[in-house]
Amino acid sequence: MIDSKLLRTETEAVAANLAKRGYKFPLAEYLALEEKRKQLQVSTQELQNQRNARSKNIGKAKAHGEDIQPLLVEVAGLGEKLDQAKAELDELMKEISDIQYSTPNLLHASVPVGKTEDDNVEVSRWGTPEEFDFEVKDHVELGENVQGFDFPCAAKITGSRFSVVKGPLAKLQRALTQFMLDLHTEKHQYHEVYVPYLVNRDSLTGTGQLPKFEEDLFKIKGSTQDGNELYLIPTAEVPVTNIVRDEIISDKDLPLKFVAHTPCFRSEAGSYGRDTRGLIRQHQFEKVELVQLVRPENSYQALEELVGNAETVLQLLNLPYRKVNLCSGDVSFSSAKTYDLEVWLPAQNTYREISSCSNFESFQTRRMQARFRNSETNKPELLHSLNGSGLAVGRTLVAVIENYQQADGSILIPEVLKPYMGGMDVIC
RNA sequence: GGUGAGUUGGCCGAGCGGCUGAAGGCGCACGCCUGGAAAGUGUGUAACGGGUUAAACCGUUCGAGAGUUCGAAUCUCUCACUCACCGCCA
Repeated sequence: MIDSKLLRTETEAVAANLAKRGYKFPLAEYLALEEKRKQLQVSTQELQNQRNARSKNIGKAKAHGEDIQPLLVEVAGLGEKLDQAKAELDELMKEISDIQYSTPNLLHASVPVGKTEDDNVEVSRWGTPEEFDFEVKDHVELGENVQGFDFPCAAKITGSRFSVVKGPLAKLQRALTQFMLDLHTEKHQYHEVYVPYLVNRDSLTGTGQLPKFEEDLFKIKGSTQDGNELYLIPTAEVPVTNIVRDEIISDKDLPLKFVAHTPCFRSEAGSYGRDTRGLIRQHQFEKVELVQLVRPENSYQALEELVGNAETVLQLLNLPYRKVNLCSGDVSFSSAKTYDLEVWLPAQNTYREISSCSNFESFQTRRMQARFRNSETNKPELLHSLNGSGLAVGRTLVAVIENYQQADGSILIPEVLKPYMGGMDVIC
């Protein structure tokens, strides 16, 4: 959520910034609603003031043993007027907050202007894609060859876009997860957390998935007694970032750095027919997620660090990748700036997203009221939140299988994973 | 699943229809004291919104929502959560 003061005072600049995303902010409507709100709020508060003052007088009179009947007459009808004004104000406030909650974040100045992913700017490349002297196979073929994938079985159990992973490939996926967690906790000073995979609406609103992107989520109907539904997490970002919702953190404890391994569940509404083959786009996949909560002045430095942490995983696995700065049209709703890491997939002869690292500045923390106490001023201030995949485990498995394939269809185990594979060095 | 007790500021905790935005303590900030520290001592210290050059001032907030009342932290109802015991269970 954008600071409402900024929306009111810098309306033109805000609208211009949002326009870079291709987002048209309802400027005139918003200002009109705000103007109305101001008037109505003042008059409502005036009524409340009257009521409070008179009620206080009644209390005093009663304490002195005076007759309060005349005072009661005076106050009659006030309540009704007040209720009406309040109801009107509530409705107006709801309209305004609907606009606020549906407005995307402001973009950082370093975000390149563009419309689609084709306009993303490549920042760097690491590694050299291997020149194979045989016809490369894709991960589906390679995995099925070693009896590691069974997509028909997953379709039987559940449906399309699910997978059954077996034997050494299941172990390889677990090894990747373990390796990533160990790296981030031991070398990058992240604090490991285990979190719920079902979350409530408030948490999803806090990180920005709701109210706008409900169709991307799996909802569990009738899951609570109060009639509210729970949702399967689309990413660990939701439960992990919401750790600090409605909290005031001591600035001595900053930055907070969390790492969590969770499954992620996405309905993939709107991507019918895309990446239907294999593990690339699934309704359920594993991810190791990095989350940081930092002082505002440190957040862009933290973003560089966080991307670097994700890059380290790829480098240690010796997987070629490139880093791109997403353009204004491709940066997600809540983010002010996003780097994507794209790993080389030989079978697709291209780079594919394997990590997305974003600085949300105060967009999420304002929705969540996640703050720290500034010990210089002793006042609470909004934190900045960041997250990034470190990495998407399913896609990393794909990348390892394809990049480490051999002419006979066997798959070599990357050096750093061998300790996690019980000394195995090839899957065949 | 059952029964009982709770949910108050950064934290602990009192209050149980009006003078309580909330006693007291801890923590924190700034003084005093000290060679320096500890201890002691004085003062201050919730958030959000409106308002102001800045203040004053006004409004909202005592788990959430609804209700009773001129007036609710305090009474009633619903829900959530926490703790204890019983049952069940990995």
